[in-house]
Amino acid sequence: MKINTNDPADLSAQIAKAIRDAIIAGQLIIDERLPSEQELAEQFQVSRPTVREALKRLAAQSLIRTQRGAFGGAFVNRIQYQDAYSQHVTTSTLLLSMNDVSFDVACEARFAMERACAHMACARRTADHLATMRAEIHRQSQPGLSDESWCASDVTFHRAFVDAAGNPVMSYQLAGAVEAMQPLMNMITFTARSREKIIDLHAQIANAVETQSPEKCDRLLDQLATYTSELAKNVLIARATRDTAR
Amino acid sequence: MKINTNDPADLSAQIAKAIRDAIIAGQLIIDERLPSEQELAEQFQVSRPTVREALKRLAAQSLIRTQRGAFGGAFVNRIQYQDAYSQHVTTSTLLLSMNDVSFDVACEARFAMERACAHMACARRTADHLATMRAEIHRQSQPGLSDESWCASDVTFHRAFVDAAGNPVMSYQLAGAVEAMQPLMNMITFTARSREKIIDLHAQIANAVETQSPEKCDRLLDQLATYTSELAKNVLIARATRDTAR
DNA sequence: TGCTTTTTAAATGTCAGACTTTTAAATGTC
DNA sequence: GACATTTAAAAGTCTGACATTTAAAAAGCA
Repeated sequence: MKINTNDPADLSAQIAKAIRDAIIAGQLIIDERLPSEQELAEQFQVSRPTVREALKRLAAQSLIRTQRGAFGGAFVNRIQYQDAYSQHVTTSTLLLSMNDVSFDVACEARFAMERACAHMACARRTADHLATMRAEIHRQSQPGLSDESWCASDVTFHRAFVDAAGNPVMSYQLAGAVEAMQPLMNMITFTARSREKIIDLHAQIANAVETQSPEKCDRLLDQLATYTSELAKNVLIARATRDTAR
Repeated sequence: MKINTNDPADLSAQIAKAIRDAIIAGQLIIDERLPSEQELAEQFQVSRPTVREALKRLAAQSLIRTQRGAFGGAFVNRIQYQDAYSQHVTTSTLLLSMNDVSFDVACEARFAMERACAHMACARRTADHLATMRAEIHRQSQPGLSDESWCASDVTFHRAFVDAAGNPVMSYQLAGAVEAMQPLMNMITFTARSREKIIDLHAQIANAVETQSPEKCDRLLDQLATYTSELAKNVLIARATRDTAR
């Protein structure tokens, strides 16, 4: 594990890269303890603060965890689904919001991926998944629900659907597509009428999952995708019209 | 932007969280310059090294970039597809390799998501995408190709297929599923016979994309998924038999 | 004036050394 | 043997300094 003296990057970045590469290559295994900060500083011929900056970079990626006290130190971390999940959601959300990705592109990707879950979800759904979906549908039909709560409930519903597929890798990958859409969805004002229509589709999807009808499920998701796109388009048109009139 | 004095976490982690939250909430906009390290240290009432550790955490997530020199500093970074992409691949790869996810589960997720690209890829593929796919098929048919190169070429082929869908959000989300499989694929020894079968399927997929036959494409991907799963199962059985005999 | 060169000041990057706090093992005591 | 105390190792934090980079400002010059 060495650093390249010709690399123009910061020392801490180089050291982080060296350790990261060692972890990825399997040279450092899970729960293995790295040398102490002092020892790393000597190995890499840098000061302790520099080593610490490198370790913080790795900690930010959940690649290591640190423990204080005697026999403490930095340990190679087993990445948990939850850590990876929240990282993925954060990155995806920022990627969408910072690069003015069009609503249509994000929406298309999201529903295409959700439709990929249809067969698996119908085949493997448990009572728990169905219960969560029904509960969210019920929440969505409450009068006076704020737009924000509405969107949050929408995400929970779709997450339950994706989880019903019973494939954790799928759930993890889909998380970025489903949850990252939330800020974009929040830009839409859902009228009572549009909510009603969506709730109806949600209910039909829940039914299709329950009766294990993947084709119907797929068709309904397609309808939901189309309808959501339509809604967004109308919002954009309304906004453009208002801006022009102003 | 304040830190919670009751939080048991490191100061640098708390500061990083405070700044990260401000970025996510849109209180700090793209290319906006953060206060200097000295100023941040005063604001948060901590020392400069502590602030620096916080900034390194954010830099590791590509949330900020730093520039040296006069009028330099830390700037809110627009997350680029490429940065997000490589982060996603790294995390996904480690998530799979560190949590002994079964080959079947990862494989199922990957091909289910790829099949979600079929329609879009057939509709939007350009000559470039087709050319890349054909080139990789050609590379795959070269005799004496190492298993590692074979897998790398496989990934390139499938990436071209996914990119053909013409939806960058899709490409980004799929990256984790396709590229993260590589280490798992590397555990399989591909015989000449199995390579031939896969190359044939690849060629048929390329043809289906070219002739814009999404149903055929979908069916072929399903076959490829099944065949890949079969291969892995046989490898595992062979390994188990060998281990028992030993 | 308009261009080039030099200076300068503001930042980050790095270092050395000290002190604080946490933690678990080792030791001592009943 | 069970509990309390000591101890040492390691991360966490702070102070202050110096090095390096960089772009703006100043100076020099044609």
